Amino acid sequence: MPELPEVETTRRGLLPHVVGRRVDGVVVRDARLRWPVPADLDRTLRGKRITGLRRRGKYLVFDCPHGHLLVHLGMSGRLSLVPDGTPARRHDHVDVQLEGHTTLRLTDPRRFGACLWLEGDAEDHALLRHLGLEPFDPAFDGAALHRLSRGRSTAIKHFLMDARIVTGVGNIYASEALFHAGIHPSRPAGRISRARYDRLAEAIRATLERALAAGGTTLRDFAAADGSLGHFQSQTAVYGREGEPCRACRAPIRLLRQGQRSTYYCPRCQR
DNA sequence: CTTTTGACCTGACAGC
DNA sequence: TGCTGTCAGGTCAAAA
Repeated sequence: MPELPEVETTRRGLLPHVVGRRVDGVVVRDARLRWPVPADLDRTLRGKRITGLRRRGKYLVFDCPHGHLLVHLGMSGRLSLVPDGTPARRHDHVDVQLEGHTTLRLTDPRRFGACLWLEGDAEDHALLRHLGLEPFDPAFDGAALHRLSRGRSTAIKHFLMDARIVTGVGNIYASEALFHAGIHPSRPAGRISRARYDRLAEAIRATLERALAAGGTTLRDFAAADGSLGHFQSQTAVYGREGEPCRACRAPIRLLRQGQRSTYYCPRCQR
């Protein structure tokens, strides 16, 4: 499900309701996520106050004294705020009960997501340490992409989805950004010029910004913390538009399989 | 080191 | 009404 715009939309929705609040308790109904949810999470979090909520790539980091609650939404995860006592449905795996009769609820049908406690400094943890550039960080630009891609034969689409290079760009926004930059998704990353990377870096930022303004993309189950749906899916240039005319040149949009993932592109606009 | 492949898991949908 | 196959916002580990 969630790429940067969906995770950031979730963060913004939660922010005013969780930061400064104390945790009254944690209920783990199913610990079998990507990694087991710690059995002692209730003991760890109970009584602690959430002092901040940050995003690093597609991870949400709930800052607490002495550590951090790390949440990843995987493919189908979602966080919502519900009144205490709201009956749990089939895939509601973790509840964090907050002071003020509100429960932060993690729902994740496919269970590819994660909910972990990180002791100490979050950035030092193995899951965050090797993450690449944040698209909205000033350090993320064409020069950086150009430098990191030298000698790489991997397709640019795959390169963009590598979190060790740049974080937050997943299957939808990689296709979209490449369209806006006019780059063919199969082109080897190492054989793209500095000038074209300048354009690509800008296209990535612009695409993510527009998706953010739309509240993200709701393909099937994404919703913000308050339940509202994203609507970027109605304004994609190429994603999900196989056979439909390119919005720029009217050529039919094509579908390509790269690895196990679908890539959409315009055969005329992207070279 | 890079690249490729398979694995994890459930639900929705198409086709027979 | 099944059943089977394919696909879906991710990313890690192992093999080549």
